[in-house]
Amino acid sequence: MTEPYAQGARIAVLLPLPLAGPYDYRVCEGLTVSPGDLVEVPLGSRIVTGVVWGAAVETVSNVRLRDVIRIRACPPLGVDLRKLVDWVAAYTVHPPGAVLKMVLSVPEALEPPPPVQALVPADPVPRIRMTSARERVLAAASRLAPVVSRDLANEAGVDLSVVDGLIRSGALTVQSLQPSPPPMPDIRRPGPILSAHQVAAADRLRAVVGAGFATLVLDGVTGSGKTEVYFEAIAAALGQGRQVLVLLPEIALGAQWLRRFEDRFGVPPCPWHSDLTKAQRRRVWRQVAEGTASVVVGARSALFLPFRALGLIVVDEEHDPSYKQEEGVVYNARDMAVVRARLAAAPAVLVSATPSLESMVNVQQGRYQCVRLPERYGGARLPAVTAIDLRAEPPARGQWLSPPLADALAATLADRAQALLFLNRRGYAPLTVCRACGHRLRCPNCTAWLVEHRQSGRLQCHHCGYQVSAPRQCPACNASDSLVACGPGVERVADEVRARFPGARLAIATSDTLTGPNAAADLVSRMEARTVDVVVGTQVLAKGYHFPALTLVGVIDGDLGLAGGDLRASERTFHLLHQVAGRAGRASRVGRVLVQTHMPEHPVMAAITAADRDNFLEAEIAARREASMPPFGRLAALIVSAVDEAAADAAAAAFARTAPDDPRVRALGPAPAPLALLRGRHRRRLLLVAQRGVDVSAVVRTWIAATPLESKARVQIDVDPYSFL
DNA sequence: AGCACGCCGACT
DNA sequence: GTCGGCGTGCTC
Repeated sequence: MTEPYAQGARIAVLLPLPLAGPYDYRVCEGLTVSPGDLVEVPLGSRIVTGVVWGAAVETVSNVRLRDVIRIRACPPLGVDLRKLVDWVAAYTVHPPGAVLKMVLSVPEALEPPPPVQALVPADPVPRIRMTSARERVLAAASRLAPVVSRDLANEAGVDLSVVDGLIRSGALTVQSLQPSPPPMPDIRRPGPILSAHQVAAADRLRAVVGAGFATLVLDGVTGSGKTEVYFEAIAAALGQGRQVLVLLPEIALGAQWLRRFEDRFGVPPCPWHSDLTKAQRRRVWRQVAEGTASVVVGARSALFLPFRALGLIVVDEEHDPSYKQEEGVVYNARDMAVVRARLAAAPAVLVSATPSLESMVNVQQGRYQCVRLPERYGGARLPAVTAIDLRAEPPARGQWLSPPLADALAATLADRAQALLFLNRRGYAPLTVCRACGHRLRCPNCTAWLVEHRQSGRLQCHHCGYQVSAPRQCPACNASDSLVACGPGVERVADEVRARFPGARLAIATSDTLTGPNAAADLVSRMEARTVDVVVGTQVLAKGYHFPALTLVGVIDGDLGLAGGDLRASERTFHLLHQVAGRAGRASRVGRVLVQTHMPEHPVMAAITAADRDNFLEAEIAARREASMPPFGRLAALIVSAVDEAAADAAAAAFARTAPDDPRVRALGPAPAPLALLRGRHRRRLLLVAQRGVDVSAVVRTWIAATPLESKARVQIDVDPYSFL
């Protein structure tokens, strides 16, 4: 059977549902379909939209076979995206339909948008009673026509009712307008002047654009001007009429990035992130599919947008752990971006000041090219990083700022400069205990302590969203006023700063306070306007910003990420501390960074204070190679879960019994998962440890197929897991 | 993912 | 006596 498929042909249609594979349908009379077409098909008692995947593969009896209903009015999915769906599904061991669901995330976009109702002045303008408001509206209308009524009313500074009145009296006529495509970036616009290093790096990036697949690591210290360098690669791809995807870890905080893009290209890019409204999402998805969206900047889910002519993928902050999606289809957007680039025969550029260990190894082994940007643009100096040994200079009891950090903060404030205090812990205190009976307040659904949030007066579970108002009495022994907060969160550190420095103007920046891009932009402008002296924040602050007057960064607990048996604990802590440190002193002022730690001799602290990234990475790489850990070996985790604890244990035991019998792999476990109870389900974990070169996806697939599972138990698969125990 | 089919508590 | 709770199972 050759494509396209005509009447009577049996075709495979992939549905955006977690089914094992595509379902077969029959092409009905008068219809011709091709692979990639979006089609409506009957499924049970409802109608769903799927994608023509190819000729039918399954042998389904003719009586069960049903007819395709119609082709939807949407550009077909390209072959590269269809291959990506299959590739991601196979690699992550998830149903292809679950991956397709991420592609078809905006069902409303599968039909053309309704035409926009726009206004133009009538010609000739009929004789009507004139008012000054009406005159302003008509003047604005002749300037802006065609224009939607909301914009017209805003422009003229009148209420919508004035505009409506003019429509009714015939002075304005309504026109149906196709929605306008996004403005085209202007690649000829003069950008900022680049340094010699930047020009050389930009030349290397430009050279690979349009020359097929390649992966480049753009490695440059914080402030070296990497963004402006990859903008030149974007310009090159746009010049060839191709689309560009830029992935960023936390788009909500990208206000400064957007400004830089606009400075270079004159127009904003198309954004893609979780804070978009339904209408914005619909518009962008459609524009990407039609090819009119030329540059998309987005969070990891933008990877599955239906680009028609992708010419370049940029992954900024490529080392960032938030590229790893941990729920639903478990995938790493950075790695899948490289796959998508390969399937689209386009280059992928991985950008970081502290490239991930995996990327460095790929450079060393010749799979990736490396482009280095050696110095800070404009010669700004890197901040000096000093460790404060908390064993030698501890804070007073119940406080969290050690004397040296408090002194530095006082000096910074006296200097009228700004300070950032970093603590990767939301809320007031991570643990609440009863002084009378020792009871600890924990989440009823998860293996986790409840975190006190004093601003909201509630105790929250950070894993399932459970919350209660803070109790006055101990729930275990009913003692009154016996509950005490243990340990610091950002709110508590902010309280301490407030108490010590009553005049300091304070801001707290966490995912609780920075909800949405507007809140983030607001904080940025307050920092830039210098109406904030001290900002206390979590890792939401670590990325991408620079505040010229910020000269002190204090890390409250440098050891926080190092506990626990996590493969990447050291690397992640190093990246995070490095990034936070990079917030200090990026303009003419010299910054300083103070890291409070109980173990200044730890390799991470030593590397951070000596600014010795390369030796640290080399030592980590050697340790991983020695232990045959990724990327020198492969891992896959199976998390078995059930509401009933015994059922979870039984299912985990079943997997242990059927563990693969292969000399190149070992199965460890089962053990209680890191959150042994999560959202009311008991979880057990098994870990597959394999030699390099083993297809762990295939091994896991075989393993699952060989393991009978009770229906109430579920398995979640995590190929290349980040968290380890 | 829906939606249907199927067995146990409070209501016209 | 039934209306309806959501637990399990199927959809080409």
